[in-house]
Amino acid sequence: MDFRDKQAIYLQIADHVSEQILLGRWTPGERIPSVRELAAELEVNPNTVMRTYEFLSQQNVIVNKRGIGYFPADDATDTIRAFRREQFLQNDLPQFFKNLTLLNIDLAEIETRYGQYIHETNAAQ
Amino acid sequence: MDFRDKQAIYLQIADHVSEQILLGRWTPGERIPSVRELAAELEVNPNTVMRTYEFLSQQNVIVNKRGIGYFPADDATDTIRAFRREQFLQNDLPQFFKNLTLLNIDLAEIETRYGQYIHETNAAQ
Amino acid sequence: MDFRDKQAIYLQIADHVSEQILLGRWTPGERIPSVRELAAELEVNPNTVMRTYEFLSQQNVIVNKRGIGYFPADDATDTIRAFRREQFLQNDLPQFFKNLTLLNIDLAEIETRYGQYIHETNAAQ
Amino acid sequence: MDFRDKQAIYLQIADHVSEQILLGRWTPGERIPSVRELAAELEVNPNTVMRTYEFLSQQNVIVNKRGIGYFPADDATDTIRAFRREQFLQNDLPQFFKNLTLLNIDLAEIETRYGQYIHETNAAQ
DNA sequence: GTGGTCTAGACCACC
DNA sequence: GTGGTCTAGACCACA
Repeated sequence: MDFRDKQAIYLQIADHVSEQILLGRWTPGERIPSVRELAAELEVNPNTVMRTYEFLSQQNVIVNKRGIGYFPADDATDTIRAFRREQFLQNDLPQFFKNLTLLNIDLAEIETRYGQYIHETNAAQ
Repeated sequence: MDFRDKQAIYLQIADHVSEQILLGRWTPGERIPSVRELAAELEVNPNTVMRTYEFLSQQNVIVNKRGIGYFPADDATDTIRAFRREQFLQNDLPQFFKNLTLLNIDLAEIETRYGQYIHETNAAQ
Repeated sequence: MDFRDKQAIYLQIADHVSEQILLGRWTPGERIPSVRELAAELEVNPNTVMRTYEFLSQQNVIVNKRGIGYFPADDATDTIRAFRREQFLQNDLPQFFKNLTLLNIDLAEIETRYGQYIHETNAAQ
Repeated sequence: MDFRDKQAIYLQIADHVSEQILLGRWTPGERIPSVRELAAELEVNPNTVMRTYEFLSQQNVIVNKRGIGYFPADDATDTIRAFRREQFLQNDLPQFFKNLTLLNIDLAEIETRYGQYIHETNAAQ
């Protein structure tokens, strides 16, 4: 993690936490780092981590057990993936194709770098 | 303009203006709307439009003729396109393909909506 | 026990215990489950159950016999009922009727679900 | 407002704000007090009011216009009422009838205080 | 002027 | 030990 980014720190941390869960490094059965632990590790204020955890709780990515700590929600990976898919299909994808035409993108350039994806696309038809 | 969008309004307007120029609706020979006109049209504070125009002037997308108004720069479309291409190739594109695999996107779904683009892609090779 | 509930767990347990006594499942003559037994059954920390028992002792709902265990107080049901009645009449009931008007509740809806109670109400007059 | 209550201050403020909107004192067209204004008026820290406004935004009760302030959402009253109704029907109502039987409530007592409601209930059938 | 984020430090209830 | 709330004060971008 580094915080040079313009995005709010607590959201960067949220991404980080989601990523850990998505990759299976933190599983529903086990407690994720406490507010204080993670704050110390990342060298930020505990309030900032608290805010991250509140944010993720509300998105049903993690759940709190009173007096014990936070745990990944049972269906956390599905939730995260669904959330990102929605984002991707609604925003990124239309933007992508809009840019393709608007910017007169040199398709050979893409082909060079990402050709295999396009071929898979066609293969999948 | 969407006041609830997380992107700054003056940047939303900058995108809008760039788009008009890119699409050839506003050409180098003709004055673009004055700060007040555009502010009235978009129902925003003139200061905000002013900020947009300053921003675009600085990027050499528009130029100011004192006492007359703002005009698209002669090479505005090239400038805009170059800027956006850079952005697209460096950030959007890698992110796009990263998501494609990470989210296990159903390619048939994309095909349904954007198939013609992909086919054009292949035809252009 | 619902760890996600906003009410403290030891109070949730206190309600549970009170309920058992109120319903006559645990009577003054017989020992109620030991701290460890109940903790195991409810899958909570024994300290938490301890706190419940201390709380209920203080309210004269249960009594401790040293070396033997906890027993419902002789007048436990009266104590509990008095306590809850107070709570009910002072807080719940006014709130209930306030909401009934404020929220424009469809009384037919209530009738459908709880009609028998209302009819009993009238019969009891 | 007084904050002797055990409920978190920011939630008490949220109730207060909702109430104002519900009563039509603050309408969708007009800005509600700024974070700083309300904080000064209620003599709490601006962060606390900020937290209230975040909470209410998220519940779609108020919306933010960048750089201008917060406004009641267009359908704020519906949202608030729906939320409270849900709460009432799911929690308060079942609890109410459960208590009626469990506590052996003296119905004449209720009749005395709230009789007119019950009669309306019957009249509505 | 508006909101938004972050830090530092405190106090509390609860497990 | 855990989270949760609150204050005080700072800095920033934006309208």
